[in-house]
Amino acid sequence: MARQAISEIRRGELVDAALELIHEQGLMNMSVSKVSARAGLATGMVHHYFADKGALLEATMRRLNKRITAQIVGRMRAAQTPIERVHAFIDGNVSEDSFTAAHVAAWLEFWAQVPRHVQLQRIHDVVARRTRTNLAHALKQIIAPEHADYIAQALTIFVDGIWLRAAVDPQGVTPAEGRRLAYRFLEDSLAAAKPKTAKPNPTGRGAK
Amino acid sequence: MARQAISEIRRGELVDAALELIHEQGLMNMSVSKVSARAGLATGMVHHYFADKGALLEATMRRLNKRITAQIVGRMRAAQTPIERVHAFIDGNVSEDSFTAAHVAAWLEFWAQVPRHVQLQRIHDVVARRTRTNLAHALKQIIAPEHADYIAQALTIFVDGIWLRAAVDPQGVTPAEGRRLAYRFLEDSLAAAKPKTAKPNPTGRGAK
Amino acid sequence: MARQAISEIRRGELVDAALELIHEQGLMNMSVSKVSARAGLATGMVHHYFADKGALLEATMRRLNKRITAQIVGRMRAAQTPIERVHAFIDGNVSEDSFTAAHVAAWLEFWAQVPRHVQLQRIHDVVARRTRTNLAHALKQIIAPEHADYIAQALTIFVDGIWLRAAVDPQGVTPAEGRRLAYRFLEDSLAAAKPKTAKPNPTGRGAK
Amino acid sequence: MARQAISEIRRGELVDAALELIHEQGLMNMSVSKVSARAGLATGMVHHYFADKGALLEATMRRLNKRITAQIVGRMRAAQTPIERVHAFIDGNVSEDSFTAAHVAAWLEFWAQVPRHVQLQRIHDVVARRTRTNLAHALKQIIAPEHADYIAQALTIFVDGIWLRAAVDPQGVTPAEGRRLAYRFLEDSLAAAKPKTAKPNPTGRGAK
DNA sequence: GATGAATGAGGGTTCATTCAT
DNA sequence: TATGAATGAACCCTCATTCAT
Repeated sequence: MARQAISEIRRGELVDAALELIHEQGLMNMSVSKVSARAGLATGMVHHYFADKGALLEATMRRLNKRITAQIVGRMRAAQTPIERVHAFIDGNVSEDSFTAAHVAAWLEFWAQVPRHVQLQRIHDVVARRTRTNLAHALKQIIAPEHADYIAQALTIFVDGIWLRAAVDPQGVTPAEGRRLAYRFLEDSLAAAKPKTAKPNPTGRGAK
Repeated sequence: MARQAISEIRRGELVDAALELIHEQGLMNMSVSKVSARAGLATGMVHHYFADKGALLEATMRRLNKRITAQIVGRMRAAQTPIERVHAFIDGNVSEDSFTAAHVAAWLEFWAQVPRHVQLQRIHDVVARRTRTNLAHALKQIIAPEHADYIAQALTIFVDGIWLRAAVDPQGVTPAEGRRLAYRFLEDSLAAAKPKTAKPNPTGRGAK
Repeated sequence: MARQAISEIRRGELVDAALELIHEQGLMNMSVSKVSARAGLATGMVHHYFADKGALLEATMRRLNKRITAQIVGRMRAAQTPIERVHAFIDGNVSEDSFTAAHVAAWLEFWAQVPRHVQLQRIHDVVARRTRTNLAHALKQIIAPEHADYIAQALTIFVDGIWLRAAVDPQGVTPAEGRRLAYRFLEDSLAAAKPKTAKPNPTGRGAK
Repeated sequence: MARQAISEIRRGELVDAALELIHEQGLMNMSVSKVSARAGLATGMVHHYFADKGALLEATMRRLNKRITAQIVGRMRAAQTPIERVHAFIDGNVSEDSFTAAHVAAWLEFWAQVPRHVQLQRIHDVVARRTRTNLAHALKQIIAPEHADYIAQALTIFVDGIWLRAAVDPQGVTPAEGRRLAYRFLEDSLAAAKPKTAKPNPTGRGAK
């Protein structure tokens, strides 16, 4: 077990080093030797633990992804009512923890690679689909399905837009501002979706 | 002038070649020699017309930027009423012409570089600010200023989100879908902004 | 002894793996790690059983050598008459068993290294000398010594030529064709060596 | 023209450097950087003039091949009679000029690579086929076709065997010895091919 | 006996850039 | 204006070898 552990530890260290470098210097200037140096290892170690530079990048994207979604999933699970679940989605996406300059910039780098790398596409798709499904599921307990699907799609797009804005202009959008924008967007959309009808289950309690 | 013309022609050819390569292989794999080869010129020509690789990239981003905003600016200028101007913003951003896979992907590549390159930041800021100002100006003729500023910000963010979605999942969002989403978003936001009040200047005529 | 047996078994497995790899990928692309992987062992095992890569190669050449000469020596020992012994030399060299594409190609790889490696030279010389001595000894019981020496030398050269041809163009020479060529060569040489004289000992019986 | 010349000059220098290194250290230890250093150029120059390490090796084999066959072809062209042409084949193959330790050793290195490299196969095949055709053509003017084909094949094999012997044991076969062996082989074969018949054109004169 | 983590040099190749022509 | 020869550093990756476990 100690034997297996060392692999995982080293892999983790390398992935962390890669993440740091991508944030600091950009994916373009990240190199295998820089990663090993940053991790305090010899040049060859990256290829001892990863088949490829691509494999390292894949693992790095996966970890970045896990860090970000952990916030979202955790909050959504903790939520009691459907509307709280939707709020948890926003809060998780634009939380102080995950909405870091480093995270956002690194994530943008990966986004830019997705169109040309099937493996990254797959990773991205899995997360995107699951998130949107969860969101739509929560929304369907509040409003009509067709509206729910639209809002789920629009809200994810809007949140992505916030991430993008934050990446391109780090001083442009603080987490608090981001959340405020998303909340208003959600309120307006919900208001338009159920103009004057009585809410069937205003509190959302009782819904699984 | 004929002398200068040749310079401009060559510069244009190199920038076009760079754009093609960025779309096809990514910014990461674009190289000076590939660009010159694609443009049908010798290796040294890039440095004859550009100070260095960075200058070429800057010019390339500028051209990409011009191509995209030309659509938007043109349509917004042609619009007669404020609301048409807002629609023109959406249509121009998500038009069949500018909303190409090539454009979107290349643009995303540049977005990812912005955080680390002051020069690119400046280029991006100029465009972003001008666009948002135009949009806010038009909106202020329809609704109250505080709402107008929010919607201008939110709409640009939303449109960016659509671009991002299109870049990451090319089959995910067609231009038509993108426009439909943006229109609905606009309608909902406007509806929330002026709930029951009579519009002060419904046609927008008279506004510059 | 059981302890030693395991050593020998492992050594044999490594040498076999080396032979396979040399045949498949060439000596140039054979590496210690590939050998250990092919043998199903850990990287370090090669250096546990062999001083270094050179020692492994030496052992590999020795084994290849043994496999090939086993055919020849066995057949020559079984032969009853001198001329049968000469035939056995040809048959053993170009037998269906030893004249394999794998054997021939690997052997050629080693031949190419011989000029620069004293150790390999020694191994090669021992075998070459013994074979040629055996052959000359048998021939001297058929024809005059000076002719016998020539034919022994020429026949070994010719057989080497056949091996070379087979290595370079695997479809070029089948074992059967190779034997036919060698037999004809032998006949012509013998005919030229004893033009019209009565053979001193036509059957070769009585010769040790 | 001067421009084009420099390419050819450099290419030639690199190929020469490669040949030297292959002779001295073996194909296994020849590296691109060693070649450029030996040629007095920077590391990258090899890839400026050759697509690949493979392309360099291909050009190297081609040049080695040309050097060797130049001797043979020149002598065969100068020969007046068919039998002289056959002798020219032997003399050219085992001449003091081409039958150098360096040539022989380098050639053997390439032979060993042929089985795994299609491009080298092609180069080898072209030469081998042409040589043997020329030889058979000359022989057919002396003896019956079926014998001519056999002797052409056997003689090329025998000469290859001599080369191989020379490569593996440089002190083993001098050019003079090699020629003597080949001549005797030829004589014996011819004698066996036309035992007692009158030669149709004993001098070979008049044959083109 | 056996593992595989670790090293650092060297492999082939591409790179941005300079400069003589 | 235009060429492409030349450089040397850096790229990703594989190597033989050592050694703690």
